[in-house]
Amino acid sequence: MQQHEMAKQFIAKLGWFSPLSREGHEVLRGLTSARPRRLLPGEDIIGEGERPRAVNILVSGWACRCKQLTNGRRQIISLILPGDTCEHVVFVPDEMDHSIIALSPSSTIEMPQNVLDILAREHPHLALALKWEAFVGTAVQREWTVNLGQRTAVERMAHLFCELFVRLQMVGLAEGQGFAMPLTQGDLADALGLSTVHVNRTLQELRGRGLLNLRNRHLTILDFDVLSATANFNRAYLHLSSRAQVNGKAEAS
Amino acid sequence: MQQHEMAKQFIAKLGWFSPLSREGHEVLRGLTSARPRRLLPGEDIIGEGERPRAVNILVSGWACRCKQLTNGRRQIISLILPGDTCEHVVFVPDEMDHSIIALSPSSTIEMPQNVLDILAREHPHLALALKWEAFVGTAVQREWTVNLGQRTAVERMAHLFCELFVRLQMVGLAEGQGFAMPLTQGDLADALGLSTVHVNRTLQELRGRGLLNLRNRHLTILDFDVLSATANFNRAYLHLSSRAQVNGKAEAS
DNA sequence: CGGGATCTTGATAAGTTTCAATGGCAGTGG
DNA sequence: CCACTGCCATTGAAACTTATCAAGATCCCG
Repeated sequence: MQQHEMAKQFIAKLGWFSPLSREGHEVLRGLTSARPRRLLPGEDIIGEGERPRAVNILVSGWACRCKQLTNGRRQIISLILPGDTCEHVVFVPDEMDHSIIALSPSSTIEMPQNVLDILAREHPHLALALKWEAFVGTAVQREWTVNLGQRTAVERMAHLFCELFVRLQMVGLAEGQGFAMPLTQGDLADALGLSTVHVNRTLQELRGRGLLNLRNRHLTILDFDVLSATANFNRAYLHLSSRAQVNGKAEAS
Repeated sequence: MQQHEMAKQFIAKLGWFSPLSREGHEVLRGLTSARPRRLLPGEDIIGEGERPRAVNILVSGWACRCKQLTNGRRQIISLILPGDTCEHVVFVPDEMDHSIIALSPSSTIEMPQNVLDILAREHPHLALALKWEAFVGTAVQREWTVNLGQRTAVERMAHLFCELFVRLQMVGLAEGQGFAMPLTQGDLADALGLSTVHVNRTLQELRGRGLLNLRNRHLTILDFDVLSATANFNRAYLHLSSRAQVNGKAEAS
């Protein structure tokens, strides 16, 4: 990956808030041309209790926000995809109350606090796009709450896959009707609040209904319409409708 | 309630981020002395699809963030207590993707966008406190995700009550070992992702263990230590300790 | 080729929901 | 004052979804 291609997904994502000027592109490229940090699956990007000194941007691989319970169980609170920021941009806490862990081989780059300050002062438009990104993160978190609270295993999994598909489309990482999905069934279980065994069976159910296919870490969505109807999926919570409809790219369904 | 007492809980809550100066107090009082809007249980503070034009602050009563599913079920995404802001302060979306509903007779006041701008420019310390408030909101949302995903009915309910107790203590609305709790068992069910029937039985279980008592819309916690151990409750996610740490840095009053 | 993680399957158990019925309590209007 | 209504809490029984346990199959990597 070229140096200036490093934060491709990050730049693409911010562009969904509103089209970036050429200057905006260049500012972001400059800010994100740092040398990336490489992580192996299971490695902490930042651990619970640490104090973040910069905002990490995931540039490749998948990661998760994750909370470990004392009884050994863990919940994946949210999935972090290429182009997503790992910490919240608007308010940096004293101490992380959860950890952020790489789920596949990944790389991150850092955006130091002072860079954010400069951005806020000199490029209010980009700063607003960053706030939008953080806001969408909270909206996704709310939808996960609904998912875990109200939906059955089949609906939950269908909903997750719909969300991932749309989010990956945003940053150009969907391939036709599917995407590369590095999660194990155990990871899915931790994200969906199910047991591994039940994830396996739910997956079979969805396969059996002819809605999708998961092989070799690649998910193919065979019928997005039925899948999203099953899940009661409504992309409004991702707050990208203004452009999503115009752009054509995301109109595949 | 006196006019200047209106936003008592709101001011108390911001004070947990770091002690407010006398001037800070006065600025907030001035900004929040507006005439309150009164709501009955079930009334929308702001509905799904609406565009918020100001930030609402709940000054009395309880409300909830809530998402209705097409199959008739609903999930209470978060509970809003006196002193909490209803919308996100840092980024105001085009359209609400959920609604905010009063659960008991309530009142709100509005903080218009331009007031927030003034605050950000002229009172950075207060603006930071507001960002902290929003950040704690996201942390609570994450914890609810864990609650719904990983905990049993008993643990979930215990956890919710622990959280509510601490949050109400923050704003001076806990009374000894308990608090006034206007939620019906149906509301609790929607918040905990359980059926009403099971909420009833879970409540009996907790009562039977001698951990709490719920009568006449008043919850008494008989053994907070055991209750929070049952729930695996750890208040770190409420980020209240900021006060102690910021204390040296911003010696204001 | 071996070994560890991952996926799959079956049987059983547990937790939770659903349905249906009952009782209490408060407000309302005749 | 009393019936009537509506909402809320409670109970029992049966059904269903999901978890747990245990074993085997498969895959991948060194």
